[in-house]
Amino acid sequence: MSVTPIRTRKRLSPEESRDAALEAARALLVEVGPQAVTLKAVAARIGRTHANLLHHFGSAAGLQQALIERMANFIVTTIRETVLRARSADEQPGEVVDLVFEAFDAGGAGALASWMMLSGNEDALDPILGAIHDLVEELAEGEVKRGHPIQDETLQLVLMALGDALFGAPLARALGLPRDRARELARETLRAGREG
Amino acid sequence: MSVTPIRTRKRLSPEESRDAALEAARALLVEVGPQAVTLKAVAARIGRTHANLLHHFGSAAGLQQALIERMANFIVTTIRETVLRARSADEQPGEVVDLVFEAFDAGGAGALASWMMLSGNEDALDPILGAIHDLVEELAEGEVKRGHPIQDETLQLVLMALGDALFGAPLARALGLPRDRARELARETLRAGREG
DNA sequence: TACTTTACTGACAACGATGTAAGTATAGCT
DNA sequence: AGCTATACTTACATCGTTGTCAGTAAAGTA
Repeated sequence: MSVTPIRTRKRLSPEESRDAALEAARALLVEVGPQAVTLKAVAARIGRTHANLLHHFGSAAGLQQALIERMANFIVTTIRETVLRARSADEQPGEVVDLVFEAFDAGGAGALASWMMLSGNEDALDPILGAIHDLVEELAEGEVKRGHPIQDETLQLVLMALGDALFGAPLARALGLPRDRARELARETLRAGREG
Repeated sequence: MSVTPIRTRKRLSPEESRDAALEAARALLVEVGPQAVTLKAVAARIGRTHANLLHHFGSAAGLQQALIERMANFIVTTIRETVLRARSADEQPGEVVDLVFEAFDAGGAGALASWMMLSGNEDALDPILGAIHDLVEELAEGEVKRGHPIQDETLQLVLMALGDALFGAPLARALGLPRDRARELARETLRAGREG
């Protein structure tokens, strides 16, 4: 039995280390909140010191920037893939609705986006917005005229998905509605917009 | 000419002082962001010291709590009044949509709500949610069956209004849509839901 | 094995935010 | 006028976060 060369590994590769740190930061953001994402807390979560994070990211702002890029990349590619797939298969819009809702909900992308807006660095949203713009342009090309243009659908869908990611749970509870009611309504709205 | 008794006023009444502080805090929250709402910054904005705010609010958390109550009260009463007025006058839902959107947008109520959610003290939302619940219950009483129940309408409307308050501007820009497009779509959706 | 590189740590400094305590001064009241 | 209550301030103490720096040790390489 050959012992794996990596056994009592204490020294990770820069990529591994950065990746672990970003995942810990994301989890903290979602579970506790923005103010919990400190160098110390993130470092503790991966069993390192805060000085180590400064070594890898340069500064606290660097860590935040990297986190933003990581999550923006995730959300954009995920949505893009599914939208294109659903379109080529000529499926119902239902799947797209689910996907967008989940993209903002799971992983805390909605929370991150809100955090960025509230922090005043709206510029950080640019990659996401740019990607949405490009995707929509691409989709608008071969668009069959039916109801609202795709820009309208996108606007409505993204706003509802973001709102739902942030306030969906407590609001639905307060109104006595099931948790996924907003999703169903979004599906209906999209469908109605295409028929009408 | 009688000199007004209050001329070189240096000492305000507790209500005046608290009110000025809360208004400054609200403005800071909207203009800069949550992390800008510090005792020092708020105090500077009204020409006082941070110790003075501690005198009036007890603690930083006390100030935050007072701010939440103030804004919750504002948003709830404003919406309530307009909804009831619109209902009694049997108007189109357009005005209600405008009102809800503005209630969350102007004054930064959307920003505050997000801040609370992200900060993990969701309980602070309870008064708002409770008020919405009560209002909706009240409206559902004499409801004429037409399309979706009022709970559905409320859910959809509030989510869109919140999303719009936070991300409406940059998202509309990215999609090449006018700023108030989301509002128009919300109006349409509400109308369609009642006809269908 | 010796050498170089660099992931990682501990100690310390700097700064900002919250909070305390003691004192000052302004308004209302008698 | 003097008296009392309290809005308000200055000074200080504390704590958490970010950041620097010198040193340690683990990996690859000769």
